Amino acid sequence: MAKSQADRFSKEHQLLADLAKVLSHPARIAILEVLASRNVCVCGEVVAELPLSQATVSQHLKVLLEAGLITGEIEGPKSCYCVNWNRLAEVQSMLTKWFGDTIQLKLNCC
Amino acid sequence: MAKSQADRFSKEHQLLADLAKVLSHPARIAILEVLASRNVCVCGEVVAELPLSQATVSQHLKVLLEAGLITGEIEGPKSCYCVNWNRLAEVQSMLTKWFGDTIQLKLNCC
DNA sequence: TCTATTCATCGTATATAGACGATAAACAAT
DNA sequence: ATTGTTTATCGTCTATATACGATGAATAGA
Repeated sequence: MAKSQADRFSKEHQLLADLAKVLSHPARIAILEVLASRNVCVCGEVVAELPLSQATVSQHLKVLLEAGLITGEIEGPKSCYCVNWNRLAEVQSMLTKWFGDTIQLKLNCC
Repeated sequence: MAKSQADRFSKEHQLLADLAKVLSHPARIAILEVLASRNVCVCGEVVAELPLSQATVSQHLKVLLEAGLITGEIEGPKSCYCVNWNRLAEVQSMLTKWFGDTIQLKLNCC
């Protein structure tokens, strides 16, 4: 998408699409589940669970970080990542609201 | 992604990611809303509402079709598209379930 | 200080997505 | 039949996403 196309759509539509995009890769779904199921959140453990290289996992972690879905504390050699539960609930709420609002528009169409 | 990477992840993770990917573009969010808010569903009206060419809108419609989120009846020159309400509810349910299951794993992490 | 470990980032290569003009296909209406 | 309208698809170009080896940065421990 070119720069001039960045504001073709409403902020709300763009926001929703961006959220969906974060979840649009199985690796990121898997990473969220791994982090959610452990109280230890060291990066290396995530890498060990995934069929991807360390560099690739790190990239996916960055995407999740930038979306606020996880928090990360880079403590020297070891990085500790953790699910941002509040944000995750917020995203769930936004998606649920959109579905609810849209389905509510239901008319006898077609 | 190469072909050999198609089955790197579980079917469930892939399924969720695929669903999210369908919603990961503002045009498709907008199209769903347009279709949901009208009981007339002619393709041309969708094109008129979006800042995209007819060809591009048609591509997005195809993605939504393949995901089952809309139904389309190509009736000669005019195509009638319509939100597949059951499928939309199903997708909402799947996403909600994943969030619920994941959040339920919440531990005192980090 | 030196080494080993861990992880982010860079560089790069490939794949997919997105956009659109042009064209084809399918009719409706004359 | 011919014309006009509507929409799907093709071809192509560009942008973004994904993947990974290599490197650099940061630190713990010898």
